[in-house]
Amino acid sequence: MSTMDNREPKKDKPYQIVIDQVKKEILTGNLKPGDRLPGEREMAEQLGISRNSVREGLRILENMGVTTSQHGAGHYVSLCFDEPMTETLSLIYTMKGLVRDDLTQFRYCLEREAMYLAMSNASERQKRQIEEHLDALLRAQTEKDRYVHDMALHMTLIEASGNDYLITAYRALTNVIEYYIPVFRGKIIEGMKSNDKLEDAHRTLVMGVMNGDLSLGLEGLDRHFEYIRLFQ
Amino acid sequence: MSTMDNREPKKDKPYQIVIDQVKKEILTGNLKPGDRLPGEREMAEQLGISRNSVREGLRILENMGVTTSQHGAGHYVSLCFDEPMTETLSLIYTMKGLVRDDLTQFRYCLEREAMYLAMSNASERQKRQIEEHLDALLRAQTEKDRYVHDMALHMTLIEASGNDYLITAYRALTNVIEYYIPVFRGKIIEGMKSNDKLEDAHRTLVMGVMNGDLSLGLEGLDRHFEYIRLFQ
DNA sequence: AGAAATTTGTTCGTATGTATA
DNA sequence: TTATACATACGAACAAATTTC
Repeated sequence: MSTMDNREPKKDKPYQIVIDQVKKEILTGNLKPGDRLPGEREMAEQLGISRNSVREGLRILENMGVTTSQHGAGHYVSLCFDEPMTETLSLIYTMKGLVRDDLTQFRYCLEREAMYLAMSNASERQKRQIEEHLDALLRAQTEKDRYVHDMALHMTLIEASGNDYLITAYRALTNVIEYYIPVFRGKIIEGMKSNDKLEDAHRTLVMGVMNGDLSLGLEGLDRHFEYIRLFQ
Repeated sequence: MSTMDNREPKKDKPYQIVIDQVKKEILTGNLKPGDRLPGEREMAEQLGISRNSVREGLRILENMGVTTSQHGAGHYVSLCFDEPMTETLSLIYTMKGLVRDDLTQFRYCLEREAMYLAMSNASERQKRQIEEHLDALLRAQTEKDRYVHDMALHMTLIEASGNDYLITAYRALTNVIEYYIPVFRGKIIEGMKSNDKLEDAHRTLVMGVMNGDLSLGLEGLDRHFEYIRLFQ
């Protein structure tokens, strides 16, 4: 038998080799979203590991949202990265114990920054969308409708910031609210009942965005969260 | 109790069965941090799937930070969850395309909120740590030392906020800087050269934290990032 | 349309290094 | 030291889905 290929201090686990390899190919631009990865057997031979190990690595990448697998076809680089990530996030959050106040505080922090950035980065289309969601929100008859348009309004504001890090973080946050703490959502909806104070906060907030008036927008935001904090 | 969101009557993949099972055991309190999982063979037989499938599932759980594996011993429920998550987060961030300005802007946003929260949440120990890092930073002789203590100072401030969501997001950000863009780090270090303006910003920032003076702390923070933005 | 080739999905068997009693 | 249980890793085989000719 040949001598052990005693490489280095670091004995990388086989599946980690796969992960690092794919990461590298993506980061160097060699692999782009939508591209197909080499076959499992090919990677196994190329990296000098077994197919089972390749599969372990690919499963992890898939779970991280980096790749997707298609039975009979192959593995592909994902087009959208943030969906499965929120699953990981939410599990961790759940295990660490959700702190509702902290979640709201963090959400406020993100929206505040978004308001600031939106002043210079919001497109006309986004401004229009925000206004439309406000209209729909004010006209909404059911609590569910109010919830939907409220969320959409805030999400559009976040997107108008143009900052991907901020957008990703906010998406993960709302996902946690949406899928993992129905109680939380219920309380929000409960507090969403037609209410002058809340409606006024939204109007002020949107007016600030439309007119490029930062302090007005922030005032609306503050009033909004002031109200939210009452219901938690 | 309504269980997992089975949107479709979809036949669960074998490795997903493992993940769901372990999740369930943990969430019901049947498995606690530090506990040992059943052996791979045992789980395979119990769940009616193969060992390789069990392994794929366990690898994913390990990657999510839920479990750890020990060669020859077994799989255990993790005691600390957030490290692998920040790795996932940072990878996703990187994949989405790095925009240096956006990264700095987001970092500022988080630190600003942390400053606000630290005013009421920082422990005496954390305050002392921040002061110590400032001292070490001012006395540092090498650029690397300056970088280390600079990072540590800011990280302690973030931790002093007491908000886990914020802390997690910031960890992911610094991870991106540390591991994925050495160029970025290089520029930061370059801008770190002994400089009165930067030192003063740090002093002001820390003084604000120590004295519970929010506006002073924010002023230091603003000056700090003003300086950072010059070097990017 | 249909058959063959390709690829992922899943399983079993086996060998090896490690931890523990 | 020995024995046992365990994770690690590899290779081969077949099933199922997809692509290709």
